[in-house]
Amino acid sequence: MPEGPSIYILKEDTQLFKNQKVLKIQGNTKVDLGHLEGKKILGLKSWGKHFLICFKGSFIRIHLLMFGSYRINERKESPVRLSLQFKKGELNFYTCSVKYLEEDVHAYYNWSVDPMSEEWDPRYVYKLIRSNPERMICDVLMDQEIFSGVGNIIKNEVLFLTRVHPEEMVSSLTPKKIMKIIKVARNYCFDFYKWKRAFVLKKHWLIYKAKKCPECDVPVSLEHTGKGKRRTFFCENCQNSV
DNA sequence: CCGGTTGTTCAGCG
DNA sequence: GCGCTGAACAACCG
Repeated sequence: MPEGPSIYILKEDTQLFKNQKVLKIQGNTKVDLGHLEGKKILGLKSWGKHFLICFKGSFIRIHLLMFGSYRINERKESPVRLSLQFKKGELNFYTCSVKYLEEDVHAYYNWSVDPMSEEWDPRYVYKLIRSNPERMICDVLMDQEIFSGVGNIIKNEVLFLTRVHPEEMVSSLTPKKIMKIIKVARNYCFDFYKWKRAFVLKKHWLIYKAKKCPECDVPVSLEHTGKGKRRTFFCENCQNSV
């Protein structure tokens, strides 16, 4: 489920709980949240892959990791990790990471690295990338402090769309190419969002899980690239920016 | 039916 | 203290 655009959808679909009082909190999370019963939710936000339920001076951070899921006004069979019940409706999370932070959410997160945020700042992201010359671009794209919300699928697609080899070092990319990657990453996040909403995401994958390059028909390479050793599908022929 | 993974954190080790 | 590795988490798809 969970790359940034999926969490963005979660945020949008839970806005009905904004300004609602939490009547009951349940679930098998080890985090003690009982004191939040009776408190009003001031906002439901996302930062990359983080989903944030905001109260006065504090917030709950949900991360769905690889297998997390949620239900709005529905339940699953499996044990609920965190359940928030309201006068009308409920919000349930399964197999996710739950944290509670007594901080102001805006002091905690920098939204200028979230491509789906109105505060996203491409020039700031550009500077961050340039300050990592000795890293491979495939790792930088997955760095949540630089591209918050970009996951392995988005990484693969952005590298293909920009024709950049995943193992290319930042230091050998031109300023123009870096800016291209930044812009395409944001644009692809919104495409991902749009296709996910329409349940047509998979058919738009160009390189991820592809057998042959859609551009030149050469067999797609699959390697575990970079420090992250995450799987990367790419075309040796087209992604030759070196 | 089994193998692999759209992700992160942390223990353990050299 | 460091970087690196692998485990743990545990559900769904093909």
